[in-house]
Amino acid sequence: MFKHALLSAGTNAWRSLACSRSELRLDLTLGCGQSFRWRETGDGHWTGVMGGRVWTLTQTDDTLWYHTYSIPSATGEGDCRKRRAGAPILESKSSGKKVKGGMEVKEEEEEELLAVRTDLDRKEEVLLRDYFQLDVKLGDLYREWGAADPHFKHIANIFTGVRMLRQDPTECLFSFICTSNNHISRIQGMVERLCQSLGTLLCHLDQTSYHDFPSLSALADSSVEACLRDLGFGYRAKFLQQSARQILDSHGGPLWLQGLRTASYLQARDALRTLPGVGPKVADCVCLMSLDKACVVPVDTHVWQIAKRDYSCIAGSGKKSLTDKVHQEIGDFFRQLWGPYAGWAHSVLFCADLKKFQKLKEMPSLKQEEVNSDIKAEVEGKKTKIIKTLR
DNA sequence: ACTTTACCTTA
DNA sequence: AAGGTAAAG
Repeated sequence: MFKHALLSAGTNAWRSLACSRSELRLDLTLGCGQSFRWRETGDGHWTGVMGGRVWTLTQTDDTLWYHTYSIPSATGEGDCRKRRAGAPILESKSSGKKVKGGMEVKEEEEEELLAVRTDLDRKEEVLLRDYFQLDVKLGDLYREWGAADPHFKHIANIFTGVRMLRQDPTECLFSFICTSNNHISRIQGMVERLCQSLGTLLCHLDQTSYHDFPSLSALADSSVEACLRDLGFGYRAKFLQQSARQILDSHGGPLWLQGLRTASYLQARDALRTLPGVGPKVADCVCLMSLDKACVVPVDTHVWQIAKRDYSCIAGSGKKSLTDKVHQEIGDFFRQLWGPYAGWAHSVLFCADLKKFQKLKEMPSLKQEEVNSDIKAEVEGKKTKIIKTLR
């Protein structure tokens, strides 16, 4: 039986990317309710499914480490990845050179294997860089947001590295249909059960099974509503099945969703809102988190509170509920404040307001360092004073 | 354009 | 009530 990978067992089975904690914090980015598919499976180790593979991620000061698990598959696509089990293939290749004659064929095979390996490795690195959008320099954005917004600057000292994921549009859409009138812990359970019952099994790790997110056709089947009601989805069961059906029947399939990446924000939002269970909030989340609309600020009751409490934003202050107009006004307010990546900035504040991260505000490591360096400076000052008086 | 009500569960 | 949406008034 396979286990979740641990970096402390040695770096052999891992690959890495240069990436500082100010550019990415796994705990915050993966735990703030953008994706509902990641779990902390070991200290600082996060395991989840992305791009049809199972990943474990962890980080040290300047490095992002990743491990993928080989997936038994009929197509054979996954199985040539047993490479990680033994010694690095580079080594066995050089030792193979000593052998003469009949071994040349084997060497060729190994070269081929090596080629396959580097090809897959490249693919995985590309996948990961794309998922975390690592080409976007978060440090630069934080500086810009902080310069424009003192409250952001204050929060940003503690909540560094909160980054927008670039999720699969299908997964993002159907996950967020589940979020209405709901809380994160229940949503996580629902999405997990959704994948478990309708998604392809990928592998088992320490008695946990990992499944891919269900395909549109799996979600569209007429048996799905009853199935999901049994799994505790409530009234959302019908929305999920109907939205999948509608995308297949009247839009031709997943390419339609993908295609919204190149559409304008308003086009994409309005297209999504034709689906059952998709209102302004869910449509905005899908636009921001999977359709490359970085300026979108999804406005929920929570963000409305933040706008009123921390920004004295008067938009919709006379209103009882979030009307379309208030959504618009609050979104515009934050866009004006933060600029074209306003949606990314919003996720930092959203994250900082989550109950589960409140403890970070009390004894934050970074602030502690600041205090320590202040004390050090003070001590240094006293030392020189004392030295002076002694003379 | 805006408010109200019902909708499924679970905490 | 919880990170809403749809339908009716």
